[in-house]
Parts: sequence; C-alpha cells; structure tokens
Amino acid sequence: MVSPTTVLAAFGENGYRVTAPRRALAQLISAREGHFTAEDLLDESRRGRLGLGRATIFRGLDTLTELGLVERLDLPSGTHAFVACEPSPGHHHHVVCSRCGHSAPVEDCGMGDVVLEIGRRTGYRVDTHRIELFGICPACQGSAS
Amino acid sequence: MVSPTTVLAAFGENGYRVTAPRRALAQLISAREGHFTAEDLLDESRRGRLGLGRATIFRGLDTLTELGLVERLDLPSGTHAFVACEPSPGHHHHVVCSRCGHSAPVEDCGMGDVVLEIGRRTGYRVDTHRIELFGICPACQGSAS
DNA sequence: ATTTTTGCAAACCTTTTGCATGGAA
DNA sequence: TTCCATGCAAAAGGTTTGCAAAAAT
Repeated sequence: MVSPTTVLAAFGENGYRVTAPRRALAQLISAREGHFTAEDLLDESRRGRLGLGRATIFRGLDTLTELGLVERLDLPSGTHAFVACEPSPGHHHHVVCSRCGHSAPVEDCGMGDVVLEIGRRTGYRVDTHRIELFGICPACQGSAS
Repeated sequence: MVSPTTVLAAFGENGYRVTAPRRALAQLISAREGHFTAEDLLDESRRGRLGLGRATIFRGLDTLTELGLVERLDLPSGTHAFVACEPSPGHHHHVVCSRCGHSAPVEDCGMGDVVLEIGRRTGYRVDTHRIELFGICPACQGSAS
C-alpha cells in the first residue's frame, strides 16, 4: 500500500502542481486494494462526489505511471489496469493475485541473466522487457480454494 | 515465418471449417513480416479486395490465438498486436524488434527457475506469466542505428 | 500575471454483437 | 440438411482531445 502523501509528493517533487483533483486522485489510488482500472477510479470518484473528470483521471494516471508510482498492467483478458507501487530504485515487476487483485513487488530475481541468455541465443539486443505474473496470493490460498 | 498452409491446417485439424475467408486470413497472416494489428490485416484485405469483414478477422485471430498459431502482444504503447508463430510444443515467448517488428521465438530459458524463485519470495502461487521482450534484431543492428 | 490544470463533451479507435444470409460438411 | 461461419452495421468500450474557465505559482 502506498500512502496518499507519497503519491501527492510525487507530483510536487516533479514540477507538477499540487491541486485539489490530484489530491483526490492520490486518495483514490491509495485506498485501492489490488489493481484497478481508470473506470474504477471514476466510479469511486463519483460515488464520493469528488467531482473528478474522466480526463483528469486518465491524465493523472498517465503521469503517475511515468513517475513510477503506478504500474500499468495488461491483464490476461486484455484489459488495462494499474497497481500502485512504492517508488523503488531498481527495476521491478509485480505478481498479481488473480483472485483478489492484490499485488506484491518483485525485485530483480534473476531476470537479468535470463535476458542476457536470450540475447545470446537470438542475437537480439534486448533493451526492454515487460513481465506480468499472475497467481494466487497467500491470503487467498488460505481461504476457499 | 509460418506458411499459410500451416495456419489453414490448424483450423481444419481442430474442428473448424476450412472456408474461403479463413484461407484468405491465413494468407494475410503469413505474408506479414513482424507484428501486426487486426486493423493492419483489415487494411491489407481491403487493398487486395479480399472482402474479409472486420468481425471475421477478429474472430479468426481469436481462434488462432487459442490454437497457438498466433501470439497476442501488448506493445509498450498499449496497442494490441499479434505475431504469427510456429506451433511449438512447449511454453514460449517472443523477442520483438522495436524497429522492424520482426520477432524470434524464445524457448524456455531459465524463466522456470525465476518463476519458482518469485513464488518462494512472495508466497504467491504463480500460475501464469506473460513475458514480452523488446529489442533490436540482428538485421536492424547491422543497418542504420 | 502567467502558465498549468481541469471538466465537459464530443471525437476517436478498437473490439464485440445481433442477425439474416451463405457455405461447409 | 444441418450447423457453422460470414458480413454488415450498429453498439459498446475505453481513451484522447479541444477548449474556455478556474486554480496554482
């Protein structure tokens, strides 16, 4: 979980203005358990009468993605979703629970070697990779399977 | 590159009917260098006056994905694309050239271990993963960089 | 005062669906 | 002959854009 303050700070520290809508967005994001779509936030914003516009949400999510506070996911269904994440120095990925949507960060875990190996075998100069892992989180394993 | 015959055969061998539109689709797909979108095929079909409908292309791509003759990609831009691939027994991925779109298959290359390690560290029971690698293919490395 | 940000609504793009027709088995 | 597949056009999503008003610096 990422605190609203952290999210908000990311705006301020990067030359973006700290506005009421962005404050609201920060709240919405950090209140989210697991992954969410832009539409989820929009609904939630309406429910709470926060008055956030659709465009503001998309734009905010966009810059937060660039700032690394949010990661964009492509669910197996093809849907675009997001997960909030603690800004971390290194390259990292997430494991997402297919049941509850919660996620855990995965720091480098040998992928570097794998990428090297792939480069060696294919001759490609690999410079970006996206990894998405799905599974069942510990909590969900415990409950009804 | 996958031959149109292989693609077409996949339909026949799996209980799908071998029809003229599917024959055309097979041609279109195997003529493609690198990755392509549904729209690409539609344009190409129009250009060649093949008379394929939009729906037919989406539906065909869908079943070919299930049959493993095509892999669905999520480009970094968020666009959905496809690459044709030789049906291979094992689980595999692709490295896609960000310049020309060509791709090379990547057979298991240590990812199994990485996935295990991730499971161990996070406690998640990882059961699906999607990996997308982008880089520059040998040919493009050779030409203008 | 200046520049960014916002909300709205419309525009856009991609993908899916319903349904009558046509074609494969 | 039966059932699957197709094309069309409309519907449905999801995302972006233009712009005037409002807010931040």
